[in-house]
Amino acid sequence: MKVTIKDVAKLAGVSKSTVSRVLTNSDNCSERARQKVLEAAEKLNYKPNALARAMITKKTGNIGLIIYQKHKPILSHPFYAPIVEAIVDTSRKKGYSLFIASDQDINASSAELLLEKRVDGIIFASFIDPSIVLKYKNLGVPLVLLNNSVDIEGISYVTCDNYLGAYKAVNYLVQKGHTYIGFLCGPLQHRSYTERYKGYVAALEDNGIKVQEDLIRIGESTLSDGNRLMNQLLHSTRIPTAVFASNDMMAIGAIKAIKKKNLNIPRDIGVIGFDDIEFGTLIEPALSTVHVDKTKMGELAVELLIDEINKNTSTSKKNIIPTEVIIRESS
Amino acid sequence: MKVTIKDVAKLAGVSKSTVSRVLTNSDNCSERARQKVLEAAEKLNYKPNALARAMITKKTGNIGLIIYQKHKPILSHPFYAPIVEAIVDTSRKKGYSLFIASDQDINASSAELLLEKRVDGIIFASFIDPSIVLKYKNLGVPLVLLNNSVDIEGISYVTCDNYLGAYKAVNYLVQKGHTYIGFLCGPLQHRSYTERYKGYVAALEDNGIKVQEDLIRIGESTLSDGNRLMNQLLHSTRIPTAVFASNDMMAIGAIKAIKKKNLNIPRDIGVIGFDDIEFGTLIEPALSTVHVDKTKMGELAVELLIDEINKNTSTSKKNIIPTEVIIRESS
DNA sequence: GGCAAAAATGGGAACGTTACCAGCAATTCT
DNA sequence: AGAATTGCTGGTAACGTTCCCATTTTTGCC
Repeated sequence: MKVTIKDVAKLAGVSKSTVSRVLTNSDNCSERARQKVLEAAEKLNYKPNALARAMITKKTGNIGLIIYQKHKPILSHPFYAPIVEAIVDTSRKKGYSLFIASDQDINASSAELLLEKRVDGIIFASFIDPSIVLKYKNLGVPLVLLNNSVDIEGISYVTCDNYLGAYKAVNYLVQKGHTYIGFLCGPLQHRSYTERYKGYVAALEDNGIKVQEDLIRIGESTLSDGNRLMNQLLHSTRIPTAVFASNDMMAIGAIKAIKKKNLNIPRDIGVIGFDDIEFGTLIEPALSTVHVDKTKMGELAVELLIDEINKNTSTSKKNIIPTEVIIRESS
Repeated sequence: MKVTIKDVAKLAGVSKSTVSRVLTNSDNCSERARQKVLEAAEKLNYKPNALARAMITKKTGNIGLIIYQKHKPILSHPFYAPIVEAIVDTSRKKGYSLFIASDQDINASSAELLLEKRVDGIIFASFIDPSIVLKYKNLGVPLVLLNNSVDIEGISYVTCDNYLGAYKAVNYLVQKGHTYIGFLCGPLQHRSYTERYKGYVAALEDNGIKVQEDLIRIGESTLSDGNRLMNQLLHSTRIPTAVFASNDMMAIGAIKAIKKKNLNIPRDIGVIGFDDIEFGTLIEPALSTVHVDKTKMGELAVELLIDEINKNTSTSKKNIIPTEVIIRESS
């Protein structure tokens, strides 16, 4: 554990400069020296100390993923989990090690910590306060926003096309003859939900359908809130013939509520969700939804961050992954 | 970004030794000096360089989580995701930063990398080759095994009580009058599945029921394999009246297969799974299963690792979390 | 074989921190 | 009052690398 470059140098009979050259760049060194060094390193089971290296190169080869976590399940949330998985895989593939942290406070204290540890860059997933983004941006920290966007010039982000996805979903329901469509909406502080909200409104208006306030129910993006809000709709004077939920968890909660009322899906009420989480296919009826390529989002976030680290501005900073409606049994 | 301890010292009018003392231990320094240093640090927005600190203290405050990933979804697997979430949370609570890596090869190459980065310890989740464990153990690396155990003296691990959980589940089925009980089994290389296998066999034998080879179907621990293996059982000459699946994903696959045959659950065939993943409650019928406290497993793994790092041997090295049968609708 | 150019090498500084030790001032004790 | 103890302080040496530059060795050419 304590074998250093000096030990390798001594055994190989060269200077530590030479060892360093062989082990890093390998240019400007003789074949004879290379062999001796490699042999010695192997024999001593030498592992370079990445800390010491980072001290002088100013690159740790580490990046951070920070997920803002207001509600408990976030890493294990069926929407984020595949994204995180993709980030883990892509980081490794690109030669970076990954710190993962989740923040409960909005001040991004994990970010401070990771910055002390000198990560090369940070991915902020889910919600983040724009002022925090601006602060780090001004500090020159390479960063990428994931599933959240901010109107600050020069900030890279990856989102999916929330607006168009919602628009297409609602438009589909209208094409199917629905005119009285409920909307179970997640918290509007989160940009993705405001976009989905706008998509819902626009689709109705473009089809000449008046937007009704009491069809729109806003709550947390959880199964239980989906259930609760759907029950509200089911107990209103006029029951919608279809419901668009701004995420699948809410949609699943809604389905539970509808089935409990002994109403048939999709005959009595059609349901369509958003996110395309894995378990949407397992419930009955299988959930119609808006597909989001979560793996792609994770991959892209890492690639964008690495571009940011390398000041490679060739790639576009703003990436909006297309979304598409998937019709299964619930609509 | 480039403000160092030296800058703080200059502004505060003291030596860098004093600054270091104030910022780390804060013992043996005057109140006057402390104030000046704290003020200067604040003013300059000084952030200590954790790399330089780690160089000399030999402690990075970082730990690594390595998940062996033979099949694609692992981090986003409904069993592992809550464990990982608990590990993230607990690490932060205990003041450690967490690297997460997943390994596709069994040689644990991520471990090598993390060791170069001088993590203070490593949690190995899921399967790992005992020879790798032994190698790192001998190297003196603090490590903890999670959801896997190895018969090597002095290795800490956290598992759940696979044997007893399986035993109790099968015993329950027997008490309900079943005597011809199928078993959908995950890969036996993984220790948790061999334990569950043993529990199945023991429960039958203790009840005087002969273990029938053709009732036991071994495959991957996936939904699709659960489906496939269940179909095999459904097409055999004698169809079991109940099925025990060694994990919930297989159980859900089995339920799909049974329902497709238009058989009733639990009337025609009872099903019981293992793991208690979230979505077991959402399918129909709600899945009976063996509950595993995944959050506890994650927490304990981190705590054990930190004990290991601090050479604190007061806590038990072998932690087996109790499991309990939860009966819902499928049995 | 001599000389210039190129290639390879080694020594030391640097990265930013903490650990160690010696020194100095202030306080306490006899 | 002098000695002993205590509390603070600053200088310097680490930690293990890579970078820079000067030096040595090799190569290429006539």
